[in-house]
Amino acid sequence: MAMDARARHLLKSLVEQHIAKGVPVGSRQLARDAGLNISPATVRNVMADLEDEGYLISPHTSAGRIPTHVGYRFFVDALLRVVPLSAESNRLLVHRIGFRAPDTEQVLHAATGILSELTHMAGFVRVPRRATRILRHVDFIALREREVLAIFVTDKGDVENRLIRTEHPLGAADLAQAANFFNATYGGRPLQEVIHNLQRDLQQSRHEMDRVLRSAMELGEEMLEEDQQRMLIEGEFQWLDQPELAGSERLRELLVAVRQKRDLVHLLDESMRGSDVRIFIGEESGYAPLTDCSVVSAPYSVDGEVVGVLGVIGPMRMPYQQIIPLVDGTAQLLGRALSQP
Amino acid sequence: MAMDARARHLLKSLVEQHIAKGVPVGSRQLARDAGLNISPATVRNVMADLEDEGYLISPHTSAGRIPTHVGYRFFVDALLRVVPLSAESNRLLVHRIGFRAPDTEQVLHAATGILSELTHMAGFVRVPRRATRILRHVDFIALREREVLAIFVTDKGDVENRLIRTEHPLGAADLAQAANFFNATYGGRPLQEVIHNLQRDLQQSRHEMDRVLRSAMELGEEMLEEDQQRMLIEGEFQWLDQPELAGSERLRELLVAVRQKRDLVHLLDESMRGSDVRIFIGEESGYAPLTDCSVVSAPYSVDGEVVGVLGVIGPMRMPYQQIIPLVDGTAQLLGRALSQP
DNA sequence: ATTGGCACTCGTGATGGTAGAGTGCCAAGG
DNA sequence: CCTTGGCACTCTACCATCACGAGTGCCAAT
Repeated sequence: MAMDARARHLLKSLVEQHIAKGVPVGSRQLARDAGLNISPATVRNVMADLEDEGYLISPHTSAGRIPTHVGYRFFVDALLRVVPLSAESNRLLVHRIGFRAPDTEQVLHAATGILSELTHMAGFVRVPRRATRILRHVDFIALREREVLAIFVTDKGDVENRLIRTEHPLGAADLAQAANFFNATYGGRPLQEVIHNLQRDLQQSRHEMDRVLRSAMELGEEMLEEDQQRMLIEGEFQWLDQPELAGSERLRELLVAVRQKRDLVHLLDESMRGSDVRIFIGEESGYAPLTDCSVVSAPYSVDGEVVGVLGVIGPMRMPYQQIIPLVDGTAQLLGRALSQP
Repeated sequence: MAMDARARHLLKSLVEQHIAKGVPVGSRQLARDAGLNISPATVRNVMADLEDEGYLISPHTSAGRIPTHVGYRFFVDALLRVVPLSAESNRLLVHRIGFRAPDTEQVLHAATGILSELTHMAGFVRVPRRATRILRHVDFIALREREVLAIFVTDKGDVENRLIRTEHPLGAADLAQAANFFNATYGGRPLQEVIHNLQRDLQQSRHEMDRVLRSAMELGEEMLEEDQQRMLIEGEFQWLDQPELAGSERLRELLVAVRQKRDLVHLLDESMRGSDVRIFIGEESGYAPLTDCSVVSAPYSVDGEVVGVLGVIGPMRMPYQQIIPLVDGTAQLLGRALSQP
């Protein structure tokens, strides 16, 4: 069952050629380009075995063969030798993502864009999760009669706000006092703890000001929940240029699914568990719209803690040798850019 | 030169049939469906005239005819009778956009989505501009050593923030004082005035705190400039289902152009001048990627003032009769939802 | 001015034929 | 037992051809 060295070599060569050319590979060409002194007939025998074992498939009787998702998987796990990031790409990455973050949102955006540009596929960045963030500052601002704007600031500089409607008008002094209380009691505490304690303390209270506090708590909860969903993605239109996707009727489903994000985010959160590049090939993701696609992702860490994941989505036939180091490098740089100087 | 009643009737009928069926309309069918007692030969004569005058064109010698952008323009201006919004659609609109705004961003998003869903085309909403907003509150928060987070709040509840790096550490007291000064001096003034005055006052100053203020001013400027760019758009993928766009090689360009937004935003700002629904048909927009598309847009007003514009982008062949009232109605509802209760 | 007739044009779809690529299998040879 | 050359077979892509249908433009008759 174990593949012998020659079969592996041929499989590697076949996958590489197919990635490069995009067409099925035949025995004659493979025999020529594999570098072994071997006749096409021999190659045919090997290929027939590889097909039986599920690594290859022929689109039709007399085309060459292309890798299945099993073939790609074996290629990626056992045969692939990643090439180091080209100086050119590296320069570009550093230039675009930089080492310093003027603004988190902008850096995330830049990373998404550069991933898409350099790979000619769709790039994505899961926004950093905030579960472990520290509450830095709270403000309550009387906007209009019976409208209060609550603003939360975390230690990482995230700002989130929410409009709260109250039943009775609240004076600026009341609000300032509430904010002071809030900051004194909860400032410097982790967001999760703040919410937990508030939830406990406000259980039965009915005071108007407590209603404001409770709404503020909901804002805090939303800050934690919201980023369950948030993900930047860019360059889906590149798929239109990729024949294996553009031709498929699935393209539309794929675009819709990616917009929805929900399941995708779930898949990516799984891949945040490790600390390495992860690759989902075709149906491996267990997510129907991605059947014809591969996802290459890498988690990124801020201040030593994994907070998000980024990567690219493209057709199964993608140049993994270059994509992997690129995704890896982008994750490193993004993490560094968002970390403490 | 003026078209006689019969020619107008035939043009109207032809455009309607082409919108409904999507294929070129021939003389036989037009003669039958137009309701006039007229032979195909007569219809051919009229059609030939209309073609000479630029209203129609044949894709090839022996297909029927389809409207040119000039034909659509005439149809829209002179022949079209808009149908009132269906009860069903109206109910849906009210339900989704509602009368009250829990959160501006969410309402804008809902409006974009509903436009796209109901029209099966791409929907867009230009975010409300802030030029006339009043500065309500400013905060400076020391985030880390030599990092200050500046937060601006306007009377409409917009919150914008920016990380400012300083050369020297600034104490919380200094920052509080600066914020107090800022709020006392500029609170309640229009954003534009604040920036203008700051720009004047800080011209030559070199104090560290003034540097913070200057950065804050830049944030204010960004608030005004940024929304020059901001626009929500959703449902571009619907274009894939529209044969006249999906087939075209221009689709990719269109998608990229729409992502870029820059020129599109410029076009839309033009259409904010009036207070009515505006329609750009094909090349009328003067924007190459939109050559095959029409844009139906309507400005929306908050508290009696036009602050933005929304609409849909789709192929020239779209059901204007229904699109126009839908876009109009959405604009009304969105304006109401964002206005003072 | 309108109409029927008619020749003409053009796209579409079906048909068939050919070339090229590639396969599977077999028998011969190391 | 593995490898190889040979060979018949299969399938696609491409092209040419053909008939059909839809539709036009023009003209002569009303």
